[in-house]
Amino acid sequence: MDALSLILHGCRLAKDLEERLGDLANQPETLSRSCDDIIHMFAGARERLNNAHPQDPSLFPQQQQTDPSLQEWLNYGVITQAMDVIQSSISMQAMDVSDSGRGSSSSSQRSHRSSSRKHDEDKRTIRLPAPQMGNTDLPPEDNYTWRKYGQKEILGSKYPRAYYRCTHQKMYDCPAKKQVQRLDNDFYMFEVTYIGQHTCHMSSTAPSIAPPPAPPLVQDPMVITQPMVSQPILPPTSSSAATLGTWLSMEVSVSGSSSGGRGGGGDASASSAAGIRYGRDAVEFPAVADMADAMFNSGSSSSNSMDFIFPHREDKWEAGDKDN
DNA sequence: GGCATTTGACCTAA
DNA sequence: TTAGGTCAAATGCC
Repeated sequence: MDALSLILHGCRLAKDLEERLGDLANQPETLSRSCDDIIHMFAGARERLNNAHPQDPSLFPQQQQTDPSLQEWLNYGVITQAMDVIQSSISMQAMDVSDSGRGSSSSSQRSHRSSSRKHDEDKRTIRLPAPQMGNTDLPPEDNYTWRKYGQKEILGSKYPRAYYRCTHQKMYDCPAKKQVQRLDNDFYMFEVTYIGQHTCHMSSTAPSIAPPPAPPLVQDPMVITQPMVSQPILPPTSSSAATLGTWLSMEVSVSGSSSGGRGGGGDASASSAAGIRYGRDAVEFPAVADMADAMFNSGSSSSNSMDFIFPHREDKWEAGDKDN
């Protein structure tokens, strides 16, 4: 069985478990067995993935047939996030990453308006959980300072899309922009689209300590399996599949941080230091945490590729770049 | 006063 | 023609 099949099988088992969670609440042995099965699936998948070349097309077939309900669940889960990152990476590899001069958001040139709708725009879309504490209406921190310049109701979307550009756009002619929109079916998730690259930290007059790069082009399909950020275990408060998917994605970080906090990054100290926690209720949920731990805490010595989502914040504070 | 946000109007790619 | 993206005046906050 290939890695993807194992992952999908594991997802099915997890979904089954989710649906029966209420019934099995008083059956720890059964719960434990189910978790073991799921762990076994993901562990097997991880083993195969670790031994495979990242660009092995067999890992992620273009059209994997799955049942609709599972697919729907996956749409909001870690697998899809991984796919998003991978696809984004692939599409970016196909284009000239250098965007200097292109799509410059020079506000004085009206003829360039809406240029971001062009297909060749340097775009990367990721999904990020809303801050659990503080103002959950704010998009997640990403180490850059943004100025909101617009908000728009989007057809077919429940929530408006907010438009941000780099605070230093004028000062450093930085073309970076981002769009933030809540997911229709998950109020606690943002879809963040980054457009253009930051040039503000490259300017000779820019702050000497540059913030980490914007969510970069991820080359490693395993990126999603790396720890993201430390934070409390965040189980879903509802039984919706989408929520579980979201929560599972958050579990990545939990397991990562709890596994000895080895470096690499991911340390989420940043968010924690900033007094921000992502996700929802901080309730213990050990069984699935174990599962996620088995899924993502491989003990891999690779560096934390998820820094792009929750990068180190030390730089930021040191640079004193936070002016929001 | 300076800066950020809001919001209606405008522009333009699809 | 429509919907997404941006502008810019008004407003609010520090």
